[in-house]
Amino acid sequence: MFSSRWRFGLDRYSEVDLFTDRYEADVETLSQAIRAAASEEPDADGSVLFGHLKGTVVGLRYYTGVVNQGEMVGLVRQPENPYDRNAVMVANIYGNQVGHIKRELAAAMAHVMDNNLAKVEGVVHSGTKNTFTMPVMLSFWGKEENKNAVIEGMARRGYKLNTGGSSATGTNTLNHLISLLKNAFDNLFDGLMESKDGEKEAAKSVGTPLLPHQKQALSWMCARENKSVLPPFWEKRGELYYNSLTCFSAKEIPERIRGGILADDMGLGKTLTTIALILTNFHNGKPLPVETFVSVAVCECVQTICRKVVVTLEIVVRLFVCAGVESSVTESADDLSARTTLIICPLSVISNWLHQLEQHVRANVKLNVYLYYGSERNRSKAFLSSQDVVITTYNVLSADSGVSSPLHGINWLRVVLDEGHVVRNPNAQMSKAVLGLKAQRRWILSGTPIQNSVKDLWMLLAFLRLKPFDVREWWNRVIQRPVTQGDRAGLQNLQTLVKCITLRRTKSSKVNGRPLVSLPEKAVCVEQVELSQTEREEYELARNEGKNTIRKYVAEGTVLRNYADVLAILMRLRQHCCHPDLLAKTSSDLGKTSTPAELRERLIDKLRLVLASGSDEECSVCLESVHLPVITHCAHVYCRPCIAQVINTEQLTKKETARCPLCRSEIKANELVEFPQEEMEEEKSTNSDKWRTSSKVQALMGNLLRLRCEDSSIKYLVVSQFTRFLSILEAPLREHGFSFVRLDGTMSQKKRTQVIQEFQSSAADSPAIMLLSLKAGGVGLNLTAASHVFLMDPAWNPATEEQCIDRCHRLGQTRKVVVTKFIVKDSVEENMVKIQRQKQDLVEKAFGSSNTERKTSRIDDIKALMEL
DNA sequence: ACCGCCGGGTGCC
DNA sequence: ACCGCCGGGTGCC
Repeated sequence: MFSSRWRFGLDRYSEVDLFTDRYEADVETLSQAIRAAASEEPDADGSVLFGHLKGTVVGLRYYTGVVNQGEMVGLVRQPENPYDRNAVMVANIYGNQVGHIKRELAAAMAHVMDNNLAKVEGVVHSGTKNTFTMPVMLSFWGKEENKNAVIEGMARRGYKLNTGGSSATGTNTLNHLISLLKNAFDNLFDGLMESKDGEKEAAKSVGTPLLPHQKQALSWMCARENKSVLPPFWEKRGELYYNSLTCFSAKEIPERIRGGILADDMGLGKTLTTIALILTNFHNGKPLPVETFVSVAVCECVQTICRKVVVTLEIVVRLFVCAGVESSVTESADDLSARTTLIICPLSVISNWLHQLEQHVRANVKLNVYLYYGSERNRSKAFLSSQDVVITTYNVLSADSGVSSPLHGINWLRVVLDEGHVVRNPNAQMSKAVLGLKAQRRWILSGTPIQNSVKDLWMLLAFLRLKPFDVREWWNRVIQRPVTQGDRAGLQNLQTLVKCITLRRTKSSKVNGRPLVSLPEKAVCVEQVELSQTEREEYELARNEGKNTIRKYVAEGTVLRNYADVLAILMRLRQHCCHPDLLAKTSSDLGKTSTPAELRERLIDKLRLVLASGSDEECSVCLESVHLPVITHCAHVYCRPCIAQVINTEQLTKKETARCPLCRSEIKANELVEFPQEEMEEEKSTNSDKWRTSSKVQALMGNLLRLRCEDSSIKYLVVSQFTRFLSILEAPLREHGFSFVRLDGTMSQKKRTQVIQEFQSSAADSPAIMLLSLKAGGVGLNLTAASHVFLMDPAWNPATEEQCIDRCHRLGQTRKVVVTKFIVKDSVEENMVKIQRQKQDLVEKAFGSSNTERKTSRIDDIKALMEL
């Protein structure tokens, strides 16, 4: 009955899934991210410094652009210049032209720039007050292979690049870089909530009382929209405004950024706070004028006579609540004609917005909300800009963007990017569409603003129009390159920058010593599982086999070279701990690598012949009928465990290669060939339709059955890293009448939403159990209907487990949350848990120290896992 | 630009 | 006077 479904699961998930698991569930997400950032972009685009050259900017008196001492300038080719097609224009950070590069030098530079041999950057150190010309320090950056061409090309025209004195970026810097970046990642968003602006009450139209930290956020957001604080790094110096980072100065007050990043952890109420902002902070710090319906006590009789009349008789009362004067700053910059807040979000959270708007806006308040989605959407600009809130998705926005895009034609009061981290590739259509929106105020909501590397931040700053960093060159030069090259000041600047525009609290943050939100209690208990005798035997076999392999690698010093293999061994042991059938596929990988396809084909044929002959083939080691048959290169058939045992003991005792018990040919563990998966499956389904249980399955079922008797209303998350294990679990759940749904990474977004809704439903016939793949869904997943979590197998990274638990232990959870972790006694799982405990240490070690130390600790990890 | 360059004015000392 | 020198006009690319 269930077997067909079960097989489906196997076919579909087996190899690919193991592979993903092997690399992703793996040890060091952070270091991977850092390495990615470092290798992709040593500085922005893989450039190295070729050298410096002192040049001259001429024609200052013709242009208004000014430069301060130490300020960077941009160099732009002007091939269309009528006087000189080699012209190179010099501009300051704000794009105002300062002058030109002197003709002869420009000719040399034009050659380099036009052929993309190098990027040239300029900094002005002196002569900024000159009337006619000023010196500029030029630096040439490009790909290593173009270095000589550039140096020679410039030299031929009489310009000698100064190549000395460039700070060495050797291996030493890499470690420095890694340690700093780790710092950056971990601390960038730390402590961003120090006494911001106190608390603010939401407008009356907000029906839900705000928690203290939400009032704080509201206050901060209102202030960021209303108060004219100077943007980061700006200060007033006499009559001028001066930017201490770029050294730019201006007479005019720099344009403030009205908005920022609300980066609170999920579950702290970013959506509610944003709704409160929309209703509370319209123009001039006053609340959004809304219509409220007051149903007049029309006589019952009238109501019963004609309902329609009632509707028309509702009297519209315009509330005019005058909030206290928000700030003394004049709002002259406010374009009072803008009314609408545009919310852009992933499709999956649209329903959440609608739901929350309904829930938190007072019932008698008429807020005009339009969902701009679907082919029938109303594209009228007049209509859209008369709404209070328009909600759309990133995809609709980018599909729409074009000349006649209504969304791009409207001057929005406010644009909110929900889950703002989803736009981070600046080349993506979606990003361009987002950057093209016109708005007075801009907000990014994101629980995880940095997804992979520092460069993710650029999109966010560009969206906020944080000048001058919205221009890539300045971002790269001032922030990204310094940071990725491990420059302390660069990091400091980045931190300051982020701090100025971000509010972030975590679930564990405290206000006045009190936690932000009080969540129900959470209890975590570990339940030890004992393997059955057969399971134990199989496990020990696999362990010894793996142990020998790894021992060999350790002895050879090739552990890291064979890391994939090592992880595969560990993976198999972990699978053994869960259910024997998880192994079926992987074990056959072993032979694949060491057996040429042709030989393998022949051996499989032979094996098939032997087994199909009907005779009860006997294993010459155990003298019983073969169990888990394998065939050696010399074409003899044994039970896998038996022959593996032989190979192990022979190798150990005689320290030489093992020989076939039948013909004394050399045999190796990795040359044992077994049936390919499909046939194993066929064999299984024809020979035995039996479903096997395992100790861990028993442990889970025991718990579930007991708990169902105690309280049938509890819902459960059953979590495993192995989706095939989830498939295996389906059978006993069905058998015992548990209704369940399943959520894993292979499901479409639509299906996911559906499944989540089904599970979250409080209907009596809604599913009691969700089978959840550990890494499915990612952030934002709300599974508060569940209050008991079963973690079927330990993860390498405890944070992954935490995240998973947090999906139900979060705002909205009303019950005490119980977490049960199943750990197989005396197994690799126990060792994983031990290692998890030291994980924080290990991570520290990994980043703070040299490469070799890092490797050593990883090897130590493996030794500990295998008890070597 | 307190420069260099150009081109017109000028021309014993 | 087909030069030198002086001094005013002038000046990015």
